[in-house]
Amino acid sequence: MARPKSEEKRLHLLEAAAQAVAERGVGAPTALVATMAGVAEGTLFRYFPTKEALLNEMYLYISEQGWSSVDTSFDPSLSLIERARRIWDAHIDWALAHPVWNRAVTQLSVTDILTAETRAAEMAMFPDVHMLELVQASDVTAGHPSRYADALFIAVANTTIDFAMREPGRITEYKDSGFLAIRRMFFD
Amino acid sequence: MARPKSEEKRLHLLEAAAQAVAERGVGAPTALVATMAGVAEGTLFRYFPTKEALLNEMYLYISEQGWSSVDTSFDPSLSLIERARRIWDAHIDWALAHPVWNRAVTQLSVTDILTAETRAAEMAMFPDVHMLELVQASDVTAGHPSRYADALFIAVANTTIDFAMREPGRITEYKDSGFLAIRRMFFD
Amino acid sequence: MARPKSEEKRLHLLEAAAQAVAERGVGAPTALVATMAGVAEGTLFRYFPTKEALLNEMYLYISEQGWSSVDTSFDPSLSLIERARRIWDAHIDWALAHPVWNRAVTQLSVTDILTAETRAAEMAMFPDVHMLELVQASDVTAGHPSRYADALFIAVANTTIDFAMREPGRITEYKDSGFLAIRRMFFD
Amino acid sequence: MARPKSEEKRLHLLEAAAQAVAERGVGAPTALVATMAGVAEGTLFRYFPTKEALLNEMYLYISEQGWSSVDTSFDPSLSLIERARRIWDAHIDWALAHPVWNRAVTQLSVTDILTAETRAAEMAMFPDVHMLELVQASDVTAGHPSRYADALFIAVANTTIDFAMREPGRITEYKDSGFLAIRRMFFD
DNA sequence: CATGAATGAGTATTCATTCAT
DNA sequence: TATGAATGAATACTCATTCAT
Repeated sequence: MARPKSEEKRLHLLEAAAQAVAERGVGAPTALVATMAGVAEGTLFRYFPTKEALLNEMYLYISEQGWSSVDTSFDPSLSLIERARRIWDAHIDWALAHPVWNRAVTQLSVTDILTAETRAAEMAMFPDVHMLELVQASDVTAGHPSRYADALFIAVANTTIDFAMREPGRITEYKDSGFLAIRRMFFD
Repeated sequence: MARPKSEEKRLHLLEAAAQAVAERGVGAPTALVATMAGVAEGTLFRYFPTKEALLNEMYLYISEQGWSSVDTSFDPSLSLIERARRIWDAHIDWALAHPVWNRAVTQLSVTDILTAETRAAEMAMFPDVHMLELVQASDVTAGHPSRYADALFIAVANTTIDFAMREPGRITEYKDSGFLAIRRMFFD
Repeated sequence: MARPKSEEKRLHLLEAAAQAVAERGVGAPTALVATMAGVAEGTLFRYFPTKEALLNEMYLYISEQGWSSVDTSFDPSLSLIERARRIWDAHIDWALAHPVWNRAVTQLSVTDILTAETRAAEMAMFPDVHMLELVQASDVTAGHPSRYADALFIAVANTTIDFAMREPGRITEYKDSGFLAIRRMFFD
Repeated sequence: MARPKSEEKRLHLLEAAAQAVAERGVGAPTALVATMAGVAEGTLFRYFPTKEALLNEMYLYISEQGWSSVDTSFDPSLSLIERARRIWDAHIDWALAHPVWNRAVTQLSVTDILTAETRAAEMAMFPDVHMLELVQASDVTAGHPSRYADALFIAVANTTIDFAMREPGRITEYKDSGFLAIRRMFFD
């Protein structure tokens, strides 16, 4: 069966793509991605049929990484608000620990490169962390699709991350303030 | 830089750039922009030295348009919360009325194309609508730069716009819910 | 060159090459040929050192197939003109029955891929069917190399095949008319 | 109106394309064509949208050149057979004088690159030289489309050209013999 | 011996920018 | 001043061939 296709190279390509997009936007050359991944230009296209496919898979890969850190902090015995805080902390912490990935995801998400399938797959990836169940009583999101609550949560989180990254000495303050905003919106 | 002759052409180019970026992302060709503006390829570069300059100016132009509609609705005799609501409504309405411009701005803002000068100029453009004065008492934004309040406001607004655009029949509901979120965050 | 193991695979590769060239021209990828032959990409190069070698051998293989059907219909007891007609029929029938091979040969023959050796080998392949002996008395080909008569025969045949393929309902008419042309040229 | 697009460059590109295809087949790089034409790589694509378009136009251009030399020798006062001979001579002479163009046309015509429009345009290009009128009485082509007569004529001519090119000292003999074949086929 | 992963030179096409008209 | 022809570096993707398994 000759050499098997290396899962390691696949991951290197995915991570190189994230790095490249973070640094140069979605216009980052595939040649740069390949170089960063330590493989030949042509090799990239044996792992991903097109650049678009690469970027979609990269997006999913990163989302997976990000939300898996949230999942592990999930604990059903906690109160709703405590669970929301856990999710909040995990998300912010992860983003701050991986600024490059955060940036890559931000760049991609405003583009038309992401397919409907990718966006759907992302949603399906973390069913348990949907805000909906946490905030079902909130009149802010009453009557709206559950994704609206998620999106508000993420929007506030991303804004908070943005500011925290620029003032690393005040991360805690931003995290607290941001969550206070969430709490007021949904739980008070 | 001697002013080029036709201010009209300049505006056409700016608007064409917005349209082009909205449709094709920041990679939209300058030739396309020129065509959309009804001028020749080379003419674009008599008005803007580079593509980056064009996009920066376009960003500012659109922001100006957007916030000018807010300015006109500014009325110092109203209560803080009523003024916030006016700003909210004006912003959402403008964005929904100009989806193309909204999209162009969104695309650009995640890019490195926007210079620090542009971002600063944008801030300076609407000093009177800063949320800060409205929410100075809020413990959510206490101790943070005034831009944090602005950014949270805009983040919630953009999320709301996003959903409202996809469900045009429920625009009013989204506007109300979104503002409820703002009100809770900052005023309750 | 040690003979590779499977003669069957070799033939599969040859036929796959013909199919591929017929469908995609001489630029058809070796990977496609391999896939069509049911072997791995690399395997092709264990049977043929280069793509050019493969195409040359393929050309010869097909010519061989084609002319072998003529040989079998060769009957020395017939008159010259009857023998010519047999050859004509066999050639046309074979081409119409194998349009793919016919097309592959046509594509290859205008290319520089075919070596002088290949062209010589093709000639040597069917000494007995040379037109020359049939038409030695013809003043059309008098004084010219025997290949000229062959080439005229084949040119008229290929033209006839071309038209017959496009009008399958009138194959008989084209065969008759084409041979009438041959007969007039050489025998009348 | 700036510089007008140079008709001269267009012709250089067309002729360079013919040369390149003659030398390297239809796979000849567009970069080579541009270099041979003395223009930059990008310039080629301002004159022709794609390589395919270039090759189609080149085919038509060459056909036009070739048949125009035939047209000029057209003289209605001559007998049918004399007119056929004129056409024959003009065609053979032109091909021998322009071996490169002849080769380019041969390469292209077996390919799928030529569109139906191109083939139709070629036909329309020389209505007056159709063999049909010359040979309407011939029982070889009776009942067949007029293109069959043309095709037979061209097939015999090309074969003759082929041999004449390889034996330049015997051009006259080949021309005479070839036309004898034509005459027998159609006129005797 | 067969496989298919890896390679990197090669390909058509795009595009920001310049400059002759 | 406006035009659009000209440019050539850059880009995504292909493919014949090699070689580790």
